[in-house]
Amino acid sequence: MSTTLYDALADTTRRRILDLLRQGELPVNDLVAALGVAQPNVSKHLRALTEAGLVRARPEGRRRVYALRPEPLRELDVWLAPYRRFWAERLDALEARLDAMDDMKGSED
Amino acid sequence: MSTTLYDALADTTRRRILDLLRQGELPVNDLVAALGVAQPNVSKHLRALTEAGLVRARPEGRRRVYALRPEPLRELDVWLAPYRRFWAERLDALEARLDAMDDMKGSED
DNA sequence: TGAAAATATGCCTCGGTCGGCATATGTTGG
DNA sequence: CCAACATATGCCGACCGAGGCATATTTTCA
Repeated sequence: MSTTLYDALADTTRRRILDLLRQGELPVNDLVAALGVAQPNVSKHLRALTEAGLVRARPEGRRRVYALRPEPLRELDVWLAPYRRFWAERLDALEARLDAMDDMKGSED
Repeated sequence: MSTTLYDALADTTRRRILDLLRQGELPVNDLVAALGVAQPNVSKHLRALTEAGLVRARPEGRRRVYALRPEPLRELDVWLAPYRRFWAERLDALEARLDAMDDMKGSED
């Protein structure tokens, strides 16, 4: 019980669901159609996402409309933040080398 | 075989390893000591991280010194990017409310 | 009220993963 | 070459997660 943020994001289908919900709220059936995944499985993934706090369901008639709840992703952003400078450094080095190659000019390809 | 980025990050111990390697390269034994995890398991996690491209091993005498390879994390950053505006919006709303409360003033805590 | 629509839940199986443990592999120094 | 150190790998048992499938639950509407 209680799926964590990282576990929730480990599954491709769940990430696809989040990507879809970024465009706006969607009822389960629309997600089923868009994903090409069996409805029960979609519901299960939605449960995991709900437990992780990444989506929220709003009953609308006989359907349940799911919406994105991006707040938990801030935790991921916070975790990721210290790493950003690392690949920035590397990119700088790469660009420097590319610039150097550019200076020397030569054959392309 | 072939652990993917998201799978690699789903495990807490592996994220801790990355966090440790952010401070600099470390041989396996130091990781074992810092993590309080059995050596064979650390080696297995290092394998998964290697497959995901998140670390690299450099033999040094009879040890293997592991270093961070942040490049694959850019994929995560790219995935995360479109979500950033969402919680930014929400934060704006929250700040607005907090400002409003601030205006009204009141008891603290 | 009763049928159908929309969704959730329960059960089963399977493949994968984690930890514990023993052991293989490789490296160094004597 | 041998002993020790450092690390990797293999095997095991337990468990968790995912998909397939049937079914329960809730809601609507005629």
